Amino acid sequence: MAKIINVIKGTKDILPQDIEQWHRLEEKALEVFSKYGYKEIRTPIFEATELFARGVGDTTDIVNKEMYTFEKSERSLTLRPENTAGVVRSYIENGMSRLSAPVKLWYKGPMFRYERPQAGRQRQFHQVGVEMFGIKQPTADAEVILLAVNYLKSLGLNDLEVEINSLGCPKCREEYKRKIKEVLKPEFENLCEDCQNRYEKNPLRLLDCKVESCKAIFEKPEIQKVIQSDFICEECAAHYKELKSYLDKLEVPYVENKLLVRGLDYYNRTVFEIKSNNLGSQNAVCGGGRYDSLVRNLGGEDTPAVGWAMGMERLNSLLPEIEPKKLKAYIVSNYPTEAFSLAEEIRSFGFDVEFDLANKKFTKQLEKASKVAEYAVILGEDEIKNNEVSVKNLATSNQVTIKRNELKSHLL
RNA sequence: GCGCCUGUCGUCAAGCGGUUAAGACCUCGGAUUGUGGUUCCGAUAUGCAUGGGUUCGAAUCCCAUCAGGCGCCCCA
Repeated sequence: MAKIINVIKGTKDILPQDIEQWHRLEEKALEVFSKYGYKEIRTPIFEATELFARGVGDTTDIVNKEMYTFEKSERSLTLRPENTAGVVRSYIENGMSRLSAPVKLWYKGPMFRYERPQAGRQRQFHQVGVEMFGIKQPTADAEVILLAVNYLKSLGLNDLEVEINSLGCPKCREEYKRKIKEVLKPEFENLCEDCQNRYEKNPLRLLDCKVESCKAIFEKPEIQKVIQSDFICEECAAHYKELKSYLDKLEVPYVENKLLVRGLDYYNRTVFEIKSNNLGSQNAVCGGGRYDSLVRNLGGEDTPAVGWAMGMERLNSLLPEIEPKKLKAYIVSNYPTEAFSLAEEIRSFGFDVEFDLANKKFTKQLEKASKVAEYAVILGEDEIKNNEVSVKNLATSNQVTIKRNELKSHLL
């Protein structure tokens, strides 16, 4: 036998027995997002590398070490590691800024990141997400969070924790970074290697370091004072406060987490995550926030925006297994020609039906029927002669013989 | 990219240096030539992720590679 070829590390087949879960995620997305006026958009799976370098940010891990990049015709192309940059590119390119704001878009599809696979983390994974353009008021942030929570509820996931934070605007954030660096300066030598790197590159990400010695440093009162201080400017604070008031009135439960810092460079003001305790260490199902400068950075007009993405594999692992759907009927017959036309007739009624293409023995066919179908429709010599069928309810064992033209109403 | 753990049939597994490589489920066939889901019989790994090594002898010990899991990093 020839050598078998395996799936690539970090990728997975989505098998027929799991597909109904995926359909459910996708159907609910369409249903729930439509209620809020979101339209689906599908952007290409690969884009110019520069889009992600400029969009996601070249200090991020995603861009620095996790992208699948390749050359073709002297162009550098990259498999999308996330979809916000692509959607923004499309928004600009297709002149959507001329549409009446807000422009509300949603997407689903595969993303690619070169990371070490583990539970809840694959190299090809799927996200479903929304992006809203053109509204700077915190009503947009609130709607987007509400939408996320309601989507999760529609899937039966009620007990997830929403965490929110405000990163401020570029101006107040710079000030905050400066203060953090200042207060940590005497401790610089005691920080772990990663934190020493982050000190220059992205001081905000120092804060949720998991290394015990760093944690201990951050516990010091003078450092806590800076971390806990409300560094954000008045405008940003008002924006954040208004968002919280909407969430309160909408009875969306949330907790504030001052250490919540999304790893993508484009976020400002509102950031949020939705977490589960049942996912192991990769515990975030949803992450998002506001990105008011991204559209401009990618060459569009100054346009405020908010959005989020959810990991569909992670959602699936939280959902209960779905029983596989049974066929409406399975035809039991040793007359293939007759079975073919009967099957077509039942399909024309709108029902799922199969029969035994291998024409096995009657008992085998009935056994198969009992496993896969609600009804066995028996078509033997007598039935054919009399233009009848016998219909057996496989759950109750009740069987009746009826005229062919009564079959549709009987199955209904 | 780093650290630790794991890898036996389609699936779940026993075996821990000498066995004919248990067992269960699934699948297929038969008991049962038009009445299933129960039951009973039978079939299915010259093979133990892959490649080397140690040994008289390896699924069992060692090394490498590949894959999976957990943690770190980061993120959905």
